[in-house]
Amino acid sequence: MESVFAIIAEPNRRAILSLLVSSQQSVGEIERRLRMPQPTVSKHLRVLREAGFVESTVDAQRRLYRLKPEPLQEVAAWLAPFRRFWSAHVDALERHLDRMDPSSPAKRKTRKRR
Amino acid sequence: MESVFAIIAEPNRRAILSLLVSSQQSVGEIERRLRMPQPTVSKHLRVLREAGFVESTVDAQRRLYRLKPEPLQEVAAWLAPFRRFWSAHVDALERHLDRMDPSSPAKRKTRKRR
DNA sequence: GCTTAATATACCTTGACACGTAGATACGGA
DNA sequence: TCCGTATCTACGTGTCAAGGTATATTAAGC
Repeated sequence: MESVFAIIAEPNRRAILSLLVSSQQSVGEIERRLRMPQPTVSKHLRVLREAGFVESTVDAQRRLYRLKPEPLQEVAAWLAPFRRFWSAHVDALERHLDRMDPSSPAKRKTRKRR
Repeated sequence: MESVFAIIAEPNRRAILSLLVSSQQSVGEIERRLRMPQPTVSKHLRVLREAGFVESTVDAQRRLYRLKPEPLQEVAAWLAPFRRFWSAHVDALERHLDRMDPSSPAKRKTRKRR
């Protein structure tokens, strides 16, 4: 399990990360919210912890897990050169994202230039 | 091979994408630059093409592959909420990135505020 | 048309990893 | 001390994808 990319390739792990972005959670809370068997949660948390995505503190019998920024920063760093590339394709991009997320606010004809 | 994350989990595929970010390349050029067996290149290109990361045009016997922005945009979109999270951790981040890339320019004491 | 170059595909093997089940460990309360 | 809760780990199993080797396809040039 070398790279950060392999880590976030797993859908359940991405779900856990997305859940933790709002605030720290105990294993049981993650288990309930994501409807995932407890051993599955623990195993994924272990992977995430060893890769530096999360850290935990002990609270009685529970462990509270929270995000650490560095590994995802690494992903963002890898992505950076491509951002420059696709700034030439902004329109195609926005159409794509609008399709993904219909709650987009901007009206096409009056949107900001870049 | 469902998600875009699984696609970019493969190191050779990331290498191909990074190579294509500068300009389009033929299969043979990719093969030589990345020192990768030709069937390996073709197979990864196929995966990338079917996932929409690249497209190809025919040039005589060669095929020229170039990047398409949408799938990586999707990765960037997933990453966005975390950016907000770690903006509270900017300093830790910069230390981390400096460790990754020693060619960083800014001097610690005089760097810009955010 | 035949040969060579460029690329794609088929088949096989191997290794990694995700899951489920079961059991182990640790902590707190009656 | 005994029990229940919370979490972790071990083991066995199945799946899937990456790599290697060989072969197929397609186009060019003579």
